[in-house]
Amino acid sequence: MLDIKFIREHADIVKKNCEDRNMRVDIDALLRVDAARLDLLKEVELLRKERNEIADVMKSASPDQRPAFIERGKALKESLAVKEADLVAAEGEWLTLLLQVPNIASPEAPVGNTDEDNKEVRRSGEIPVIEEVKDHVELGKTLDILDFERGAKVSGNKFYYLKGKLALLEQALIRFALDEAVAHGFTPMTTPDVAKDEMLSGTGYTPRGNESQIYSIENQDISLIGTAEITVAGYYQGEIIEEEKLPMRIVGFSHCYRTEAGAYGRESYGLYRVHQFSKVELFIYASPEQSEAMHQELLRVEEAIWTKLGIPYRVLDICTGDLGAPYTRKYDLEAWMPGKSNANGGRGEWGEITSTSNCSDYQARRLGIRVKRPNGSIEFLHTLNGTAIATSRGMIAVLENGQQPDGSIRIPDALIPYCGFDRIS
RNA sequence: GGAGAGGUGGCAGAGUGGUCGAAUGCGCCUGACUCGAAAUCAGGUGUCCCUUCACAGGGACCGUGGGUUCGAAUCCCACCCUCUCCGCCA
Repeated sequence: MLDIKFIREHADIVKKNCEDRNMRVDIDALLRVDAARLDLLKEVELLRKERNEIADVMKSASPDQRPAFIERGKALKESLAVKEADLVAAEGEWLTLLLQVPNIASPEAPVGNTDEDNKEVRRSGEIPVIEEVKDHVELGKTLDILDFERGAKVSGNKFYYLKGKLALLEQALIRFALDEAVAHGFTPMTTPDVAKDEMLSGTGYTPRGNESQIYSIENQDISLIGTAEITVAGYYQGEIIEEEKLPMRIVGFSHCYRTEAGAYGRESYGLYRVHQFSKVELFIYASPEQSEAMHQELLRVEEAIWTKLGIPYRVLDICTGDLGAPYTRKYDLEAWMPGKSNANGGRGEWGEITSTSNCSDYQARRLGIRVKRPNGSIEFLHTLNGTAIATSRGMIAVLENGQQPDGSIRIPDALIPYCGFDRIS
């Protein structure tokens, strides 16, 4: 969330930002509720002050003075109860509105609302020339390494089994990504696959409700995580970190669960959009001064990983309309997926494989994570995240780019030591 | 899952209805002493919110949330977490 003081003082900026991001949030309503809330707060505090004064006088009151003070205290208690209830209601309304306000987009981020508004920054690698392209679902079926039918039978639509060498390839991708991240100075961390709803909303996710993409657990305030960003960000929830420890680079591993409600069709074919996958996630806690450089660093690490895998990709600077509420700026890596739209008879396409975002202090303010400066001052720090590898989409890229005329799959050189084989046939 | 004990400031640890935002010790900061350090002495040392240009003033916080009371760290209830023992188990 944003600092309410910032919203009060820069309502015009906040409104313009909502427009750029194509988000409708009633800032004027928020400001009205905020003013009403402050009025109530002052009233309540005044009543409490009187109450405290009477309690203080009571300490030394003579027996014949006491009844009068007690009566006054009782009256105060009643009016205080009424005002406090009003205040709680006002604060609830206030917070609901405040949490809807998105982070301020970086002025560098391209303004716009459609995919065409995303700015392609650069491309890397050669798009392979493949005759008779097969998509990863077909390849997986033919090689008997990927089974959606049994996944659907046992767990439901969009669940899958990895078999044989593909099961090993997944583990290889995970370990390769971890090793790369560690080599770049990241501390590995295996996190829980569930988190309290408080951590979900603290990171900017919506754990419950109609448009939620999260599997929540019945009768408990915990949910399956959609990304280790949630558990890694939650790690320091409510804590104060010494500045000399920043930046803190963490690489988290977890399984990820997403309901993908309402997502069907071409954009969810095969492994591209599934309910469960594994992900190696980069995360950085940074000081405000460091965060922009750290964002570039995350992008470099991502590119290093995909370059080493020999997968052609392009880098997109994501436009304001697609940023996602917590983020000031976001870069996606899209890999070339030769068979991505093959199911519809099309040719290859770019498909998102990583995403790195700068949250500035948006998550930190919600989660209460702060930095203590050497001079003793305390302020919210910055959080950033980026995908190293999401296995499902990573496997699409490896399988489809590695397909050979004989129907086998060539394994990228960087992965061979991790797989123990150089080909799936 | 069952039984018991406990959750207080950076840490340790007092406090069982008002004099407690909280003793004491350690740690940390500042000053004195010293060539410097140690030791010693003096002072200071939580977070958040509101009002204020500032000085300052006010409010909240003793695991969390309710309740009792004129008044709660202190009493009552629920929940969470930790520890010990038992059970169960990868």
